[in-house]
Amino acid sequence: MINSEKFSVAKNPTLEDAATIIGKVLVNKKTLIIVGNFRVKYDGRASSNLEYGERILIVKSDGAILIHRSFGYEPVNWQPPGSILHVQKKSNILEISAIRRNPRETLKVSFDKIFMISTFSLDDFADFNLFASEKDMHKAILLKPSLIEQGFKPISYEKKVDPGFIDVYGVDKNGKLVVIEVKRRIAGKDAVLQLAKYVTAIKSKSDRDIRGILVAPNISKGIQTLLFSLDLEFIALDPKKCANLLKKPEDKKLELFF
Amino acid sequence: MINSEKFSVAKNPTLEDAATIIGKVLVNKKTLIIVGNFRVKYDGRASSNLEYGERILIVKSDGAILIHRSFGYEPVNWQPPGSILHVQKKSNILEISAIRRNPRETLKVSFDKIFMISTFSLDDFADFNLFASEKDMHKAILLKPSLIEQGFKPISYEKKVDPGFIDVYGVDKNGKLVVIEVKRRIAGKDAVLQLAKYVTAIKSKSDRDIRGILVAPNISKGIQTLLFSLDLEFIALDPKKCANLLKKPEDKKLELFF
DNA sequence: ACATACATCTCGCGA
DNA sequence: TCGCGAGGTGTATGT
Repeated sequence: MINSEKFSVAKNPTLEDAATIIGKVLVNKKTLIIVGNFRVKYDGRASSNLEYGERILIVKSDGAILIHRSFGYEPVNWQPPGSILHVQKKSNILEISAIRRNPRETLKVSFDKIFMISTFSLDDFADFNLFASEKDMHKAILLKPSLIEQGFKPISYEKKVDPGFIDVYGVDKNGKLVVIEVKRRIAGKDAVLQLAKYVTAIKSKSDRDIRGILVAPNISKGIQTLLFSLDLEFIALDPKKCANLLKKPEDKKLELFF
Repeated sequence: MINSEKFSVAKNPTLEDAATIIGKVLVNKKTLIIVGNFRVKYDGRASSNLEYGERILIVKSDGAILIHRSFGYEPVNWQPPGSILHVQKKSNILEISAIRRNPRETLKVSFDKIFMISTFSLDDFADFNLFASEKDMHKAILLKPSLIEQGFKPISYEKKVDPGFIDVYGVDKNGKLVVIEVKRRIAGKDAVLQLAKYVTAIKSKSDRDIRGILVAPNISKGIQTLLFSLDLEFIALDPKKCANLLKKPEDKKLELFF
C-alpha cells in the first residue's frame, strides 16, 4: 500500500503537489508538518491577523492544528483537536482552513511558498505519568494525615458544598471541623479567598467551630496578614515530597480509595 | 557559507549524523524539527516519565523546546525559551537534555531512532495582532461610556485598591460611584466574588453609595441570584463588538490614553 | 525577583 | 452541554 509508508518528506514542492499530499493526509489521519512562508487569519472568540512570514504548521492525526513561529513556547495560532480541515489551491496560493464548532471558530492559513512538507504515521502508545500534582498531595494527606498535624482525621475527599468542592474535610484532635484547601504552588490571594469561601459556606450550615487550613509549599508575601485577618491557617507541604511518599510500596491500600 | 542555507532535511540519519547536525544548530540558533522514536524524562516543579514512542521534537531558535505526540493541543513535555541545551551520543542512544533555571528544571530526551531531522532559518518579522481581548473592552468603555449606561463617566482605569486593581472606576448620572469588573468570557462565580471584593473594599473607605457592575458577554446560569443577593449588577457587552468599535477611524484620541 | 491577573487559555470531571 | 477548577499552566505588567 502506498499509504502504509512510515513517513514521507518533500523539499520545495510545488503548491499543487503539496495540496495533493495534504489531501491524502486528511483522509489517512496522518500527522503533517509543513514549513513555509504563510499568513494566518483567525476569527472566533477573538480574532487575529498575522501577515506573511516563515513558520511551522503542524496538523495532528486528531485534527489539532498548531502554528509555531521560530520563538516562544506558545503557538501563535491554533485549532483544537476535532477541527475540520479543508485544503484549496488558488492562484499562487495554497490555502488550508480549519473550522471548529462550539464555539464556532475559523482558522485560515495561506501559503505562498513551502520549504518542506512531511507526513508521518506515528505509533505512540506509551502512558504519560506525571508526579507531584495536586491530586498526589490529596492522596498523601489521606495516606498520612499527620502531614497536616498530629491527630487530624480526614472525613471526606472532594466534599461537595454550596460553592464547590472542598479538597479535604476532616476533624482535628479536639473534634473541630477542618476544611483544607490544597495548592501545589505558592498560594496567593485567590487561594485564600477560595478557602474563605468554603469556610463561610460550612459555617452558615453548622454551629460548630471550623478551622480553615491552606496547604501549599509556601504562601506569597502579603498573604500572611490576610490569612490572620480571616482567621485561617497555613501549613507547608511540598508536592514532590508527597509524590515520593506515594511511591513507597508500603500502604498500597490507598489504591482502594481512588 | 555552509550554514547560510535556508534549510536542510535528512531522512533516516544515523544518530551520529544527527548529533553533528544538532550541535551545529545550537551554535547557529536555527530552528530544529526532529521526528523519531524517543522517551522523555522531566524533573522540576513536578516530574514526569514518558516511555518510548514516535513523536515530534521542536527546538526553536530562542531555546524553547516542544515535544508533541500525534494528538492533542498541548505539548506532552516542554521547556520554555532560554533553556540551555546539550546533546550527547551514547551507545545506540542520542540524548538531548535541556536545563532551565528558576525554577530549576531538567528535560531529557533519549532517541533510539530518528526518521527525520530538519533545520531551518526562519525569517518572520510580522506583527501579530489580536482583537477582542479584555483590554479592548476596557478601551471601548473609556471611548464610549454609554456602553455601560447613559450618563456613566469613567474616572480612572486600573485603579489600585486594597485587594488588587479595579478594571474601570467611575460615576453614574446620579453621582453614585461605580466599580466595573470586565470579563471577555462568560462570567462565573469567581468573577462575581472578585467584584464583590472590590466593592466591599471601596465601601470600607467611603460612606458614598457604591454600585458594582459585572460587564461580560454573559453570565453563567446560577449566578443571577448570587448577583442579586450581593446587590451587584450585570451588563452584557461583547468583546468582538468592542474590537469593531475600536477599529473605526474616528475618535483616535484614545491612543493618548494608552 | 516576586506578585497579580489575563488567556482564542486547554483539559478533565461532574451534574 | 454547561460550569468549575487544575495546570510543570505561560505571558505580560507592575512593584
